[in-house]
Amino acid sequence: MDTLTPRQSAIWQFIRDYQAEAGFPPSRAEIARHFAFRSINAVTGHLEALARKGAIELAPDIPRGIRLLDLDRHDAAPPGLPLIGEVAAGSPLLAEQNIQRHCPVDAALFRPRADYLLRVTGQSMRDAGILDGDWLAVHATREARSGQVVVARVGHEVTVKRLWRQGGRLELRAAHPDFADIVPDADTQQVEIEGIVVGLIRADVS
Amino acid sequence: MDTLTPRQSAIWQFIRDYQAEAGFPPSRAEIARHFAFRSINAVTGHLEALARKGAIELAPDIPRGIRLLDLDRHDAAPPGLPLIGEVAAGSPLLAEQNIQRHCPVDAALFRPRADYLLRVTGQSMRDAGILDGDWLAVHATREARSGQVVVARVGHEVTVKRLWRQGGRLELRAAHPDFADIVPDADTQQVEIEGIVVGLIRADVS
DNA sequence: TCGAATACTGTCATTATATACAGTATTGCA
DNA sequence: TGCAATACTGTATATAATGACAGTATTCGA
Repeated sequence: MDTLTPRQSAIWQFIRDYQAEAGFPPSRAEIARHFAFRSINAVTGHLEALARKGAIELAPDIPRGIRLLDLDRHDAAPPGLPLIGEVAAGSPLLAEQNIQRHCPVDAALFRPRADYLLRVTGQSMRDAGILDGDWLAVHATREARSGQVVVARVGHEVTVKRLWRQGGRLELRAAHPDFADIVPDADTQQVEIEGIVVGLIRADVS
Repeated sequence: MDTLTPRQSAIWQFIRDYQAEAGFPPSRAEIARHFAFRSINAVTGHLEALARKGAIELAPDIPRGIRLLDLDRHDAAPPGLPLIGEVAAGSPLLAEQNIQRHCPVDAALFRPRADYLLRVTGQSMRDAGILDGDWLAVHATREARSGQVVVARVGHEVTVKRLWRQGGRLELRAAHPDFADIVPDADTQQVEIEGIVVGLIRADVS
């Protein structure tokens, strides 16, 4: 199918929202009113374009005879949170290549809102109740307070540690006696906060 | 709400099926045609009865302005998993009184399927990565293998422990040095397995 | 520089549709 | 016995809504 123009996409989404709210599709007049069109035929044109592109189906001569298609593409993105496993060196966390699949979890389950799930490798946060194989719900932000568990990028590696600020200096501490803390030298080692951990999902408890 | 008559229920279902098929609700004429009514007003009467009983909502003067309600009764249960907090002594875990709310989590996320979420109180399973305040995804079953983390009812109390079978004898072991294991005496203390823990959700990581 | 697609405004005829009003028959309940 | 709810038929009307036709302006690729 062809790509939708921004306008067409907006109309598609309005129909979806109206449908969810009312239980039936909007009339063309209602769509026109919402977009402040003076002419209803502006809507007709868009609907015909949407039908031609396969985004909707129009039932002729039937009031509100609009059927939404292409649910997977327009439907609030793939539902759930993107699941990130191995992170390719140097690539942004949310790069397509890192997303394994989407997990049917409500982002609003966590506060603040979770943006993605990150797979934990290793036992370095064991004493914080974070085990190997767990999925961490991460809120993507650069700002983290001292004491929070964060996702950080140290050099080319992505790691999960507890953040401490000691006199203007960052410290990334593991939660396991066998693992050494990371005290990056601001000059040589580049540390970037990728997000804060706001939740955890464990799918296999053995 | 009042109960629907068989005729009303049939009409409700036809509207649901038509809606799913077409993407929009049927007109009254179409409903009449399907049920071989000679008069469209027969449908109007039924729709008014359905609206009065809370099974649908009618948008006045709007063609096909039918909104289906009561989805939970006719369709699927409330989405997500029931969330169980404090358990009233002696009551079944899934009793209404114990269900705090429903959590938008896909039951199929866990293997085997999760039936409910149970709030963890205390630190007795700390070394298994299960912390105070976590939500455990529980698969309701009476059968558990040795080594699995289970939800068990000991007397009137519900507890989460790791199950071990030692020569035909049950043992419920905590995962924290400060907590004693439970070795129930089969004669005096009644132990029932309520389910096995198949997953974990932690909503606040501090 | 031509045409096609997008993005509208404006008018009008036709029909799809809801709804009011007037009936008939049956059932169950008080 | 009477009343309300169910379950329809039949006629009529106002309007909700689609769709056809006629325009204008802009953008973008060939």
